Amino acid sequence: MNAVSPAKKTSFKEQMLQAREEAIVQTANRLLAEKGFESMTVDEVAAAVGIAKASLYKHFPSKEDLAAAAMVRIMQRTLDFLASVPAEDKPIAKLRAVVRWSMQVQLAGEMPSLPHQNSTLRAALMNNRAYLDRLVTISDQLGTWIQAAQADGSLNPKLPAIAVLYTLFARACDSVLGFLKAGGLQTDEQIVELVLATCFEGIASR
Amino acid sequence: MNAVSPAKKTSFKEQMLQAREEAIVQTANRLLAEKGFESMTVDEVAAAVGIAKASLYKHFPSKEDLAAAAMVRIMQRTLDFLASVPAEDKPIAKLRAVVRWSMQVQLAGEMPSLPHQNSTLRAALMNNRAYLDRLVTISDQLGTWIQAAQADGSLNPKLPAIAVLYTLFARACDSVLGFLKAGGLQTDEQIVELVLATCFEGIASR
DNA sequence: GTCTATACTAGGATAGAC
DNA sequence: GTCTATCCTAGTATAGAC
Repeated sequence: MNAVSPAKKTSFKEQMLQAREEAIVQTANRLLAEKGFESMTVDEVAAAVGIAKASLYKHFPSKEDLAAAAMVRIMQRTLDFLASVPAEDKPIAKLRAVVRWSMQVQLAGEMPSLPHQNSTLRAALMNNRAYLDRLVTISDQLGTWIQAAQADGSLNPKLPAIAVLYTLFARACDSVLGFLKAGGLQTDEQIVELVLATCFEGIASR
Repeated sequence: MNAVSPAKKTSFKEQMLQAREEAIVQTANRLLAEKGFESMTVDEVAAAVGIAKASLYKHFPSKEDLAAAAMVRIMQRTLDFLASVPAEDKPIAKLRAVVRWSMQVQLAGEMPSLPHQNSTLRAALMNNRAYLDRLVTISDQLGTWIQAAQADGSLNPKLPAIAVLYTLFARACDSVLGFLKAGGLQTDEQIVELVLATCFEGIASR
Protein backbone atom coordinates (compact mmCIF):
# COMPACT_ATOMS: atom_id res chain seq x y z
CA MET A 1 0.00 0.00 0.00
CA ASN A 2 2.73 2.38 0.89
CA ALA A 3 4.39 1.52 -2.41
CA VAL A 4 1.39 2.70 -4.38
CA SER A 5 1.12 6.31 -3.27
CA PRO A 6 3.04 7.02 -0.12
CA ALA A 7 3.89 10.63 -0.81
CA LYS A 8 0.47 11.54 -2.11
CA LYS A 9 -1.38 10.30 0.91
CA THR A 10 0.86 12.20 3.30
CA SER A 11 0.54 15.29 1.18
CA PHE A 12 -3.23 15.04 1.18
CA LYS A 13 -3.39 14.69 4.93
CA GLU A 14 -1.10 17.60 5.35
CA GLN A 15 -3.17 19.67 3.01
CA MET A 16 -6.27 18.96 5.08
CA LEU A 17 -4.36 19.98 8.16
CA GLN A 18 -3.13 23.15 6.55
CA ALA A 19 -6.63 24.00 5.41
CA ARG A 20 -7.99 23.46 8.90
CA GLU A 21 -5.32 25.65 10.40
CA GLU A 22 -5.95 28.33 7.82
CA ALA A 23 -9.64 28.30 8.74
CA ILE A 24 -8.76 28.67 12.41
CA VAL A 25 -6.35 31.53 11.83
CA GLN A 26 -8.77 33.26 9.49
CA THR A 27 -11.50 33.11 12.13
CA ALA A 28 -9.14 34.33 14.82
CA ASN A 29 -8.13 37.17 12.54
CA ARG A 30 -11.73 38.24 12.05
CA LEU A 31 -12.55 38.11 15.75
CA LEU A 32 -9.33 39.93 16.56
CA ALA A 33 -10.40 42.71 14.22
CA GLU A 34 -13.91 42.75 15.63
CA LYS A 35 -13.30 42.72 19.37
CA GLY A 36 -9.60 42.73 20.11
CA PHE A 37 -7.37 40.17 21.76
CA GLU A 38 -8.70 40.40 25.30
CA SER A 39 -12.36 40.16 24.36
CA MET A 40 -11.84 37.32 21.93
CA THR A 41 -12.29 33.91 23.58
CA VAL A 42 -10.82 30.62 22.43
CA ASP A 43 -14.24 28.99 22.88
CA GLU A 44 -15.61 31.49 20.42
CA VAL A 45 -12.95 30.77 17.82
CA ALA A 46 -13.40 27.02 18.16
CA ALA A 47 -17.20 27.34 17.91
CA ALA A 48 -16.97 29.54 14.82
CA VAL A 49 -14.63 27.09 13.12
CA GLY A 50 -16.80 24.19 14.21
CA ILE A 51 -14.26 22.19 16.19
CA ALA A 52 -13.70 21.44 19.87
CA LYS A 53 -11.54 23.76 21.90
CA ALA A 54 -9.14 20.92 22.71
CA SER A 55 -8.64 20.32 19.00
CA LEU A 56 -7.71 23.93 18.51
CA TYR A 57 -5.13 23.61 21.25
CA LYS A 58 -3.52 20.76 19.30
CA HIS A 59 -2.79 23.29 16.58
CA PHE A 60 -1.82 26.25 18.75
CA PRO A 61 -0.34 25.88 22.23
CA SER A 62 -1.89 29.07 23.60
CA LYS A 63 -4.26 31.92 22.85
CA GLU A 64 -1.27 34.16 22.33
CA ASP A 65 0.21 31.78 19.75
CA LEU A 66 -3.11 31.65 17.94
CA ALA A 67 -3.37 35.43 17.82
CA ALA A 68 0.27 35.71 16.81
CA ALA A 69 -0.40 33.38 13.89
CA ALA A 70 -3.19 35.71 12.81
CA MET A 71 -0.87 38.68 13.08
CA VAL A 72 1.78 36.90 11.04
CA ARG A 73 -0.88 36.17 8.43
CA ILE A 74 -1.85 39.81 8.01
CA MET A 75 1.81 40.80 7.85
CA GLN A 76 2.38 38.21 5.14
CA ARG A 77 -0.64 39.48 3.21
CA THR A 78 0.86 42.95 3.46
CA LEU A 79 4.19 41.70 2.14
CA ASP A 80 2.40 39.99 -0.74
CA PHE A 81 0.64 43.24 -1.55
CA LEU A 82 3.88 45.22 -1.42
CA ALA A 83 5.37 42.79 -3.93
CA SER A 84 2.43 43.32 -6.24
CA VAL A 85 2.80 47.09 -6.44
CA PRO A 86 4.05 48.04 -9.93
CA ALA A 87 7.73 48.88 -9.76
CA GLU A 88 7.30 51.65 -12.32
CA ASP A 89 4.89 53.61 -10.10
CA LYS A 90 6.19 56.72 -8.41
CA PRO A 91 7.09 56.28 -4.73
CA ILE A 92 4.20 58.44 -3.55
CA ALA A 93 1.78 56.37 -5.64
CA LYS A 94 3.14 53.20 -4.08
CA LEU A 95 2.59 54.58 -0.60
CA ARG A 96 -0.93 55.68 -1.44
CA ALA A 97 -1.65 52.23 -2.86
CA VAL A 98 -0.50 50.54 0.33
CA VAL A 99 -2.55 52.77 2.61
CA ARG A 100 -5.59 52.37 0.35
CA TRP A 101 -5.21 48.59 0.44
CA SER A 102 -4.82 48.46 4.22
CA MET A 103 -7.92 50.58 4.68
CA GLN A 104 -9.89 48.26 2.42
CA VAL A 105 -8.73 45.36 4.55
CA GLN A 106 -9.89 47.15 7.66
CA LEU A 107 -13.30 47.96 6.20
CA ALA A 108 -13.61 44.30 5.28
CA GLY A 109 -13.25 43.51 8.97
CA GLU A 110 -9.93 41.76 8.53
CA MET A 111 -7.48 44.13 10.17
CA PRO A 112 -6.64 43.20 13.77
CA SER A 113 -6.19 46.26 15.95
CA LEU A 114 -2.82 46.96 17.52
CA PRO A 115 -2.37 45.22 20.89
CA HIS A 116 -2.08 47.50 23.91
CA GLN A 117 1.30 48.27 25.38
CA ASN A 118 0.71 46.03 28.35
CA SER A 119 -0.96 43.14 26.52
CA THR A 120 0.35 39.59 26.79
CA LEU A 121 -0.05 39.48 23.02
CA ARG A 122 2.42 42.30 22.62
CA ALA A 123 4.99 40.34 24.60
CA ALA A 124 4.35 37.23 22.52
CA LEU A 125 4.80 39.17 19.28
CA MET A 126 8.06 40.67 20.46
CA ASN A 127 9.36 37.11 20.84
CA ASN A 128 7.94 35.88 17.56
CA ARG A 129 10.57 35.68 14.85
CA ALA A 130 8.10 35.15 12.00
CA TYR A 131 6.27 38.30 13.04
CA LEU A 132 9.28 40.48 13.67
CA ASP A 133 10.98 39.47 10.42
CA ARG A 134 7.92 40.46 8.42
CA LEU A 135 7.55 43.68 10.36
CA VAL A 136 11.13 44.63 9.62
CA THR A 137 10.83 43.75 5.94
CA ILE A 138 7.66 45.79 5.58
CA SER A 139 9.20 48.72 7.42
CA ASP A 140 12.30 48.58 5.23
CA GLN A 141 10.29 48.54 2.03
CA LEU A 142 8.04 51.38 3.11
CA GLY A 143 11.04 53.29 4.45
CA THR A 144 12.70 53.10 1.07
CA TRP A 145 9.62 54.43 -0.66
CA ILE A 146 9.18 57.18 1.93
CA GLN A 147 12.72 58.43 1.46
CA ALA A 148 12.37 58.29 -2.30
CA ALA A 149 9.12 60.25 -2.11
CA GLN A 150 10.77 62.83 0.11
CA ALA A 151 13.71 63.05 -2.29
CA ASP A 152 11.49 63.69 -5.33
CA GLY A 153 9.54 66.30 -3.38
CA SER A 154 6.15 64.62 -3.36
CA LEU A 155 6.31 63.86 0.36
CA ASN A 156 7.11 66.55 2.92
CA PRO A 157 10.91 66.24 3.44
CA LYS A 158 10.77 68.02 6.78
CA LEU A 159 8.96 65.12 8.42
CA PRO A 160 11.14 62.42 10.00
CA ALA A 161 10.78 59.28 7.88
CA ILE A 162 10.02 57.25 10.98
CA ALA A 163 7.11 59.52 11.83
CA VAL A 164 5.70 59.03 8.34
CA LEU A 165 6.11 55.27 8.67
CA TYR A 166 4.24 55.17 11.96
CA THR A 167 1.53 57.37 10.50
CA LEU A 168 0.99 54.94 7.62
CA PHE A 169 0.84 51.97 10.01
CA ALA A 170 -1.62 53.83 12.23
CA ARG A 171 -3.90 54.66 9.31
CA ALA A 172 -4.38 50.94 8.69
CA CYS A 173 -6.10 50.73 12.08
CA ASP A 174 -7.72 54.15 12.02
CA SER A 175 -10.97 54.18 13.97
CA VAL A 176 -12.27 56.92 11.69
CA LEU A 177 -13.07 54.28 9.08
CA GLY A 178 -15.34 52.38 11.44
CA PHE A 179 -17.10 55.52 12.64
CA LEU A 180 -17.82 56.69 9.11
CA LYS A 181 -19.00 53.24 8.12
CA ALA A 182 -21.34 53.20 11.13
CA GLY A 183 -22.67 56.58 10.02
CA GLY A 184 -23.69 54.99 6.75
CA LEU A 185 -23.48 58.20 4.74
CA GLN A 186 -20.66 57.06 2.46
CA THR A 187 -19.82 53.95 0.53
CA ASP A 188 -16.75 51.98 1.57
CA GLU A 189 -14.90 53.32 -1.42
CA GLN A 190 -15.77 56.92 -0.57
CA ILE A 191 -14.65 56.38 3.01
CA VAL A 192 -11.31 55.04 1.86
CA GLU A 193 -10.68 57.95 -0.50
CA LEU A 194 -11.78 60.42 2.16
CA VAL A 195 -9.44 59.15 4.84
CA LEU A 196 -6.67 58.62 2.33
CA ALA A 197 -6.97 62.27 1.32
CA THR A 198 -6.90 63.52 4.92
CA CYS A 199 -3.83 61.38 5.53
CA PHE A 200 -1.80 62.72 2.63
CA GLU A 201 -3.25 66.20 2.11
CA GLY A 202 -4.46 66.95 5.66
CA ILE A 203 -7.71 68.55 6.72
CA ALA A 204 -6.57 72.16 6.21
CA SER A 205 -7.17 73.87 2.87
CA ARG A 206 -4.46 73.82 0.22
CA MET B 1 -23.50 69.21 68.68
CA ASN B 2 -25.50 69.35 65.54
CA ALA B 3 -26.42 72.88 66.45
CA VAL B 4 -22.80 73.98 66.48
CA SER B 5 -21.76 73.08 62.94
CA PRO B 6 -24.10 70.65 61.32
CA ALA B 7 -23.60 71.76 57.73
CA LYS B 8 -19.84 72.04 58.06
CA LYS B 9 -19.39 68.53 59.38
CA THR B 10 -21.52 67.02 56.65
CA SER B 11 -19.71 69.06 54.07
CA PHE B 12 -16.37 67.94 55.37
CA LYS B 13 -17.37 64.31 55.27
CA GLU B 14 -18.70 64.74 51.79
CA GLN B 15 -15.53 66.44 50.72
CA MET B 16 -13.49 63.51 51.96
CA LEU B 17 -15.78 61.19 50.07
CA GLN B 18 -15.50 63.24 46.94
CA ALA B 19 -11.74 63.33 47.24
CA ARG B 20 -11.62 59.56 47.66
CA GLU B 21 -13.82 59.06 44.64
CA GLU B 22 -11.72 61.46 42.62
CA ALA B 23 -8.61 59.48 43.52
CA ILE B 24 -10.30 56.26 42.43
CA VAL B 25 -11.51 57.68 39.13
CA GLN B 26 -8.15 59.27 38.46
CA THR B 27 -6.39 55.95 38.98
CA ALA B 28 -8.91 54.14 36.81
CA ASN B 29 -8.36 56.75 34.14
CA ARG B 30 -4.63 56.20 34.15
CA LEU B 31 -4.93 52.42 33.99
CA LEU B 32 -7.55 52.71 31.29
CA ALA B 33 -5.11 54.75 29.24
CA GLU B 34 -2.26 52.36 29.96
CA LYS B 35 -3.86 48.98 29.32
CA GLY B 36 -7.43 49.39 28.21
CA PHE B 37 -10.69 48.36 29.82
CA GLU B 38 -10.37 44.59 29.50
CA SER B 39 -6.83 44.37 30.84
CA MET B 40 -7.48 46.70 33.73
CA THR B 41 -8.56 44.85 36.87
CA VAL B 42 -10.54 46.20 39.79
CA ASP B 43 -7.99 44.67 42.18
CA GLU B 44 -5.35 46.74 40.49
CA VAL B 45 -7.30 49.97 40.83
CA ALA B 46 -8.08 49.31 44.48
CA ALA B 47 -4.47 48.44 45.24
CA ALA B 48 -3.18 51.57 43.49
CA VAL B 49 -5.59 53.77 45.43
CA GLY B 50 -4.74 51.93 48.63
CA ILE B 51 -8.19 50.71 49.60
CA ALA B 52 -9.91 47.33 49.67
CA LYS B 53 -11.75 46.15 46.61
CA ALA B 54 -15.00 45.92 48.55
CA SER B 55 -14.66 49.58 49.48
CA LEU B 56 -14.31 50.52 45.85
CA TYR B 57 -17.50 48.65 45.07
CA LYS B 58 -19.31 50.84 47.62
CA HIS B 59 -18.48 53.80 45.40
CA PHE B 60 -19.07 52.18 42.01
CA PRO B 61 -21.50 49.30 41.49
CA SER B 62 -19.49 47.67 38.70
CA LYS B 63 -16.28 47.83 36.72
CA GLU B 64 -18.23 49.34 33.83
CA ASP B 65 -19.57 52.11 36.05
CA LEU B 66 -16.09 52.84 37.31
CA ALA B 67 -14.69 53.06 33.80
CA ALA B 68 -17.66 55.13 32.68
CA ALA B 69 -16.95 57.60 35.49
CA ALA B 70 -13.40 57.91 34.17
CA MET B 71 -14.71 58.49 30.66
CA VAL B 72 -17.11 61.15 31.93
CA ARG B 73 -14.20 62.79 33.70
CA ILE B 74 -12.09 63.10 30.56
CA MET B 75 -15.11 64.40 28.64
CA GLN B 76 -15.67 67.01 31.33
CA ARG B 77 -12.01 68.01 31.21
CA THR B 78 -12.41 68.41 27.47
CA LEU B 79 -15.46 70.60 27.94
CA ASP B 80 -13.55 72.70 30.44
CA PHE B 81 -10.76 73.14 27.94
CA LEU B 82 -13.17 74.08 25.16
CA ALA B 83 -14.58 76.79 27.42
CA SER B 84 -11.08 78.13 28.04
CA VAL B 85 -10.24 78.65 24.37
CA PRO B 86 -10.15 82.39 23.62
CA ALA B 87 -13.32 83.37 21.79
CA GLU B 88 -11.40 85.83 19.64
CA ASP B 89 -9.22 83.12 18.11
CA LYS B 90 -9.94 82.05 14.56
CA PRO B 91 -11.88 78.79 14.23
CA ILE B 92 -8.91 76.92 12.79
CA ALA B 93 -6.76 78.08 15.70
CA LYS B 94 -9.36 76.83 18.14
CA LEU B 95 -9.40 73.43 16.48
CA ARG B 96 -5.63 73.24 16.52
CA ALA B 97 -5.60 74.17 20.19
CA VAL B 98 -8.04 71.39 21.05
CA VAL B 99 -6.11 68.74 19.16
CA ARG B 100 -2.84 69.94 20.69
CA TRP B 101 -4.33 69.76 24.16
CA SER B 102 -5.76 66.26 23.65
CA MET B 103 -2.40 65.03 22.41
CA GLN B 104 -0.69 66.45 25.46
CA VAL B 105 -3.20 64.64 27.62
CA GLN B 106 -2.45 61.41 25.78
CA LEU B 107 1.31 61.81 26.14
CA ALA B 108 0.74 62.41 29.85
CA GLY B 109 -0.82 58.95 29.99
CA GLU B 110 -4.25 60.27 30.82
CA MET B 111 -6.24 59.58 27.68
CA PRO B 112 -8.26 56.35 27.84
CA SER B 113 -8.36 54.57 24.50
CA LEU B 114 -11.66 54.13 22.71
CA PRO B 115 -13.50 50.96 23.78
CA HIS B 116 -13.91 48.30 21.12
CA GLN B 117 -17.20 47.96 19.27
CA ASN B 118 -18.12 44.83 21.18
CA SER B 119 -16.95 45.90 24.62
CA THR B 120 -19.27 45.83 27.59
CA LEU B 121 -17.92 49.31 28.34
CA ARG B 122 -19.25 50.59 25.03
CA ALA B 123 -22.71 49.35 25.94
CA ALA B 124 -22.48 50.98 29.37
CA LEU B 125 -21.44 54.29 27.84
CA MET B 126 -24.30 54.24 25.36
CA ASN B 127 -26.65 54.10 28.36
CA ASN B 128 -24.82 56.74 30.36
CA ARG B 129 -26.57 60.09 30.18
CA ALA B 130 -23.68 62.04 31.74
CA TYR B 131 -21.33 60.65 29.10
CA LEU B 132 -23.63 61.08 26.12
CA ASP B 133 -24.59 64.63 27.08
CA ARG B 134 -20.97 65.68 27.24
CA LEU B 135 -20.17 63.86 24.00
CA VAL B 136 -22.97 65.72 22.23
CA THR B 137 -21.96 69.07 23.65
CA ILE B 138 -18.35 68.57 22.63
CA SER B 139 -19.39 67.46 19.16
CA ASP B 140 -21.67 70.46 18.75
CA GLN B 141 -18.96 72.89 19.79
CA LEU B 142 -16.35 71.33 17.54
CA GLY B 143 -18.88 71.06 14.71
CA THR B 144 -19.55 74.78 14.91
CA TRP B 145 -15.85 75.58 14.72
CA ILE B 146 -15.34 73.13 11.87
CA GLN B 147 -18.08 74.70 9.80
CA ALA B 148 -16.78 78.17 10.53
CA ALA B 149 -13.27 77.12 9.52
CA GLN B 150 -14.61 75.64 6.31
CA ALA B 151 -16.58 78.83 5.64
CA ASP B 152 -13.54 81.07 6.06
CA GLY B 153 -11.50 78.80 3.81
CA SER B 154 -8.91 77.66 6.33
CA LEU B 155 -10.29 74.12 6.51
CA ASN B 156 -10.90 72.06 3.37
CA PRO B 157 -14.60 72.70 2.56
CA LYS B 158 -14.84 69.57 0.44
CA LEU B 159 -14.51 67.31 3.46
CA PRO B 160 -17.74 66.32 5.22
CA ALA B 161 -17.77 68.05 8.61
CA ILE B 162 -18.53 64.76 10.32
CA ALA B 163 -15.40 63.20 8.82
CA VAL B 164 -13.32 66.08 10.16
CA LEU B 165 -14.92 65.68 13.58
CA TYR B 166 -14.13 61.97 13.71
CA THR B 167 -10.58 62.69 12.57
CA LEU B 168 -10.05 65.13 15.43
CA PHE B 169 -11.44 62.66 17.95
CA ALA B 170 -9.24 59.91 16.55
CA ARG B 171 -6.11 62.05 16.80
CA ALA B 172 -6.64 62.29 20.55
CA CYS B 173 -6.05 58.53 20.75
CA ASP B 174 -3.51 58.28 17.94
CA SER B 175 -1.05 55.46 18.51
CA VAL B 176 1.58 57.39 16.57
CA LEU B 177 2.22 59.50 19.67
CA GLY B 178 3.09 56.46 21.75
CA PHE B 179 5.31 54.97 19.07
CA LEU B 180 7.28 58.19 18.66
CA LYS B 181 7.60 58.58 22.40
CA ALA B 182 8.90 55.01 22.65
CA GLY B 183 11.43 55.85 19.93
CA GLY B 184 12.80 58.56 22.20
CA LEU B 185 14.09 60.73 19.36
CA GLN B 186 11.79 63.68 20.01
CA THR B 187 10.61 65.60 23.02
CA ASP B 188 6.93 65.42 23.90
CA GLU B 189 6.44 68.90 22.54
CA GLN B 190 8.10 68.01 19.24
CA ILE B 191 5.94 64.92 18.94
CA VAL B 192 2.79 66.94 19.46
CA GLU B 193 3.73 69.54 16.86
CA LEU B 194 4.74 66.81 14.42
CA VAL B 195 1.49 64.88 14.63
CA LEU B 196 -0.51 68.08 14.74
CA ALA B 197 1.13 69.14 11.48
CA THR B 198 0.48 65.81 9.75
CA CYS B 199 -3.14 66.02 10.88
CA PHE B 200 -3.82 69.47 9.47
CA GLU B 201 -1.31 69.71 6.62
CA GLY B 202 -0.95 66.03 5.72
CA ILE B 203 2.24 64.13 4.93
CA ALA B 204 2.41 65.15 1.26
CA SER B 205 4.38 68.24 0.26
CA ARG B 206 2.60 71.56 -0.05
C1' DG C 1 -17.79 53.16 54.45
C1' DT C 2 -13.87 50.29 55.48
C1' DC C 3 -12.05 45.95 56.05
C1' DT C 4 -11.28 40.35 55.55
C1' DA C 5 -12.97 36.50 53.67
C1' DT C 6 -15.57 34.19 50.32
C1' DA C 7 -18.93 33.13 46.63
C1' DC C 8 -19.34 32.62 41.75
C1' DT C 9 -18.17 32.49 36.93
C1' DA C 10 -15.74 32.97 32.69
C1' DG C 11 -12.30 31.37 30.29
C1' DG C 12 -7.56 29.33 29.34
C1' DA C 13 -5.68 24.94 29.34
C1' DT C 14 -5.38 19.68 29.88
C1' DA C 15 -6.66 14.52 30.56
C1' DG C 16 -7.91 10.56 28.53
C1' DA C 17 -10.87 7.88 25.52
C1' DC C 18 -11.31 6.92 20.58
C1' DG D 1 -5.97 14.78 15.76
C1' DT D 2 -10.71 14.87 17.36
C1' DC D 3 -13.86 14.64 20.89
C1' DT D 4 -16.16 15.12 25.99
C1' DA D 5 -15.35 16.17 30.40
C1' DT D 6 -12.67 18.40 33.71
C1' DC D 7 -9.19 21.27 36.04
C1' DC D 8 -7.74 25.62 37.73
C1' DT D 9 -6.60 30.34 37.86
C1' DA D 10 -8.00 35.05 37.61
C1' DG D 11 -11.16 38.31 38.35
C1' DT D 12 -15.92 40.34 39.33
C1' DA D 13 -18.79 40.83 42.89
C1' DT D 14 -20.77 40.26 47.70
C1' DA D 15 -21.40 38.94 52.85
C1' DG D 16 -20.80 40.27 57.23
C1' DA D 17 -18.07 42.07 61.02
C1' DC D 18 -16.56 46.60 62.81
